[in-house]
Amino acid sequence: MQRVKIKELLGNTTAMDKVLVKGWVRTRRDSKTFSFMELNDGSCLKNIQVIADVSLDNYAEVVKLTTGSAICVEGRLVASPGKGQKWEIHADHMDIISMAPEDYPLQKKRHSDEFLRTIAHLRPRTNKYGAMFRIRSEMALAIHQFYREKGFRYLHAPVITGSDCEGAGEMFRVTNLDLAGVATSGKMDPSDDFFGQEANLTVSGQLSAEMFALSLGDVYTFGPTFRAENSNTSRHVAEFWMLEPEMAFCDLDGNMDHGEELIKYLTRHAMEQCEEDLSLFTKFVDKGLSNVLSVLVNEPYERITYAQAVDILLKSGKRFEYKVESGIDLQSEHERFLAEVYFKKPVFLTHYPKTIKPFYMRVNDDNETVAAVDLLVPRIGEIIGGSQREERLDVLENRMNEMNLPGEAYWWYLDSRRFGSVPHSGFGMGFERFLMLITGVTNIRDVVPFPRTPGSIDF
RNA sequence: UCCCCAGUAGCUCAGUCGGCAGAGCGUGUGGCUGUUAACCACAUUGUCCGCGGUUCAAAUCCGUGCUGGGGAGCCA
Repeated sequence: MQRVKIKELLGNTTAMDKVLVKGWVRTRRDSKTFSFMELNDGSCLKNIQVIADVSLDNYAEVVKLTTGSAICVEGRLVASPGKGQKWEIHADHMDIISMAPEDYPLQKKRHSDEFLRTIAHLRPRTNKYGAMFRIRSEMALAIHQFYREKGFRYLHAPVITGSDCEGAGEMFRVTNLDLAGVATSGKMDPSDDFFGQEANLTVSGQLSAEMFALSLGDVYTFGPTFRAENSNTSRHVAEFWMLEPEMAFCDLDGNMDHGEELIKYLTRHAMEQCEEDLSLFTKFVDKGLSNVLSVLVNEPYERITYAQAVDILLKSGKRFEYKVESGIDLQSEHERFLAEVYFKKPVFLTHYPKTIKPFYMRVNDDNETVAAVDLLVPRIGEIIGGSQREERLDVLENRMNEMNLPGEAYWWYLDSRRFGSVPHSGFGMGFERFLMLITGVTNIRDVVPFPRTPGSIDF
């Protein structure tokens, strides 16, 4: 007989004479002549109640089943007379696949997120993390679905890169040199290394994506990204996933339109396809989450310039720990004030001073600002960072000179501006930060299966 | 990396002025019950984070290290 998943059984409209389910016991309660157990197989948040009758030949074993044990149940799906569930299974036969000993760390009670992080290999067996990672899976799929519907192509940008100056922060070095030998000799020659030069893990697929946007039109990359920064916050991990769309013939406004459409699409998808899992978060993680989601989907996002933002902050009358000053990058408290307090919804900030932004962003006519765009959202801060790219070769080369970047290393990048250059735009969206946004989870370590942070790479 | 807070039973935490190590939950045993975070009774569990110091005496005070959390910087 074929195993049926619990998600499917719970959605049944009629009783069934014979079903086969397999899963893990979440909890068990004994009655005089039978035992109730909650069975979960990971297919959905809900458990199915299984009733084992004393007449089962292995009933003596069944009543010893502990939380975490794995069983296989053959029985009848019947309407439940008890409160709290529509269906239950009356077991005709029960195989114990494996018993979990009494030191199984997950108890049938609430555990702290901090404790569950220390058992990251077991936490997906809890309601909250099971729901979290089903949502994560569904959102990854939704990204591909969104882009397929829009005619974008999915680009696999390289994870190992030769560029050591992409400007997005500290990189992880990739090498197969004998480091012990290097240490004793005190000499290290990158030309002896695997690639004949320095290599690092990627901090962004953007430059690759630009090349393909200027070929396939609209593309996106979606994959792991690495930052070796020693940042210990609830919003940073060393390995995370980033979505980076890149669009030819697209200006800054088109870029913002796209970002807004993306977030609305993904959020709506989560509300429709992950309703049950999401309900756990609206109930137990963030009581105001329904409202957050509704704003994300229904409200038009605010669009202001950096100068207007500075103006709002200065006129707010609020005392900030860091002084607001034109020409200086906004601090976390400023970003949060704008999105959380002032607008109470996502807000695009554009036209940043060129002095605080990277070389590839398009210089505006004022020659002071660039066509950058950040999307700030309540609680998280920056969730999208992007720009219209500088497509004019001479302007780009001037900028690189100003910033002391070696043109030779970027010969191929500059080639794209030499041969059929067109206006184009793109951005990066932190996938984990998006998951935090729609679930209300406040620590990024809790939306990553096995998080990597400074000093921590267990599992 | 900087600032702040914490570390006591498997988990969550209390522990007063420095004077015998505690509770709830879990787990085990028994009872009860179409139960559902079941309930009732009894039992069980300690490197009080490590190292050093002060003291007749340290979970408690001091120093230091480690780990975790919150915030900041950097960013997605």
